[in-house]
Amino acid sequence: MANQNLGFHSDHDHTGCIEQALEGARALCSERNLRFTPIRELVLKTIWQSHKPLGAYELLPALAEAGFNSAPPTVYRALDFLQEQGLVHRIALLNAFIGCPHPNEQHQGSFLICKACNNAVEIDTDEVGQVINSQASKLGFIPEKQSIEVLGTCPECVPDKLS
Amino acid sequence: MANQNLGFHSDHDHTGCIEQALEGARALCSERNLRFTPIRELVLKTIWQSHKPLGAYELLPALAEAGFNSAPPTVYRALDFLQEQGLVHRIALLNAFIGCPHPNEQHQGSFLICKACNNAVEIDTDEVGQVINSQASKLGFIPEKQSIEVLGTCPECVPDKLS
DNA sequence: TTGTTTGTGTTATATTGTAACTTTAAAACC
DNA sequence: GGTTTTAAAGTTACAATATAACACAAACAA
Ligand SMILES: [Zn+2]
Ligand SMILES: [Zn+2]
Ligand SMILES: [Zn+2]
Ligand SMILES: [Zn+2]
Repeated sequence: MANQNLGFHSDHDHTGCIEQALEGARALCSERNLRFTPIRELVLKTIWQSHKPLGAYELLPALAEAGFNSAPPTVYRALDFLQEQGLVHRIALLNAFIGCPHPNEQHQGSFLICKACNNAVEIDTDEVGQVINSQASKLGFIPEKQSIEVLGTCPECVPDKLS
Repeated sequence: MANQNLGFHSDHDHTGCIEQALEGARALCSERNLRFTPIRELVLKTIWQSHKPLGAYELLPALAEAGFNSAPPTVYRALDFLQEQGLVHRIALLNAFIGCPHPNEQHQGSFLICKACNNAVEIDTDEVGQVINSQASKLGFIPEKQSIEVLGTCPECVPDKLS
């Protein structure tokens, strides 16, 4: 489960990247006695292939090509499953889904999202997350799910400055 | 601009609350030489009346009653304006809009959202926001807009525990 | 007052997400 | 193995959210 938190730099063995994610998902489902069905696998694979946040409807063609039913409920069910198992995160600001590089570690998905290239990278916000949660608790609020998303420009898309 | 950050406790003079928000908006627009048109005012007023996150389509009836055109573009235009001026925030997790209690202070809108009563209160996340931003900058990412939203249960909706 | 900008009216449509019911396939049980 | 039960997928229809595009009108600037 190494080499998957590559930030915005896209020069990596992406084929291995995908296969690694799928292998991890297989193991995770097996461990939890869950069915990693062909549709679920195909949806996860398609998400990882793009390596960018993908809208639900962008997943439908892949299902159609593979001969599956490709109506919205099919893909949303698969996405629900994958989200519940922490294999993908939903990015609220984009209405889109992205694969999680470390689904075994308990966490919320926090993202830096580039407006220019539409890439998103997951960042660790455990510390600030805890601060926010304790702040919430002080108000008597019981936090359950946290969403931290930052829109901006990634290093690949920053116009090189003088100097 | 006091007494507006009341957390989840709803026992306050809400009429004054609304009028205060409208008065602030008038002042703000006047200061910035912007037109606080009847439609914009009505949308903001309706949002404050609910005092809960409100979907765009929930604003249409109020426009209709007041004799305005009540097609979606009308309300989305008003919402765009109000958002740009910081008078309302959009809550991505809910696809909903809520009035900002302190539109003059530069900030992002961060929210605690109760799943039970659907209330949302804005919290101050300047400190954690800065931590996140500096973390982003270290990765070469230039942050522009930040979204922090926490789903959970508010104190009014927590079933009283034994003891 | 003439042109320009900004806001609104209007129609149509795009995008995202669910409800509800049927059919199929897998698992559990005997 | 055959039966019951449960979970997943197929299918149809639709709800909810958001935007494109163009016409019109009011406000503003010259
Ligand atoms: Zn993750
Ligand atoms: Zn980029
Ligand atoms: Zn605010
Ligand atoms: Zn509540």
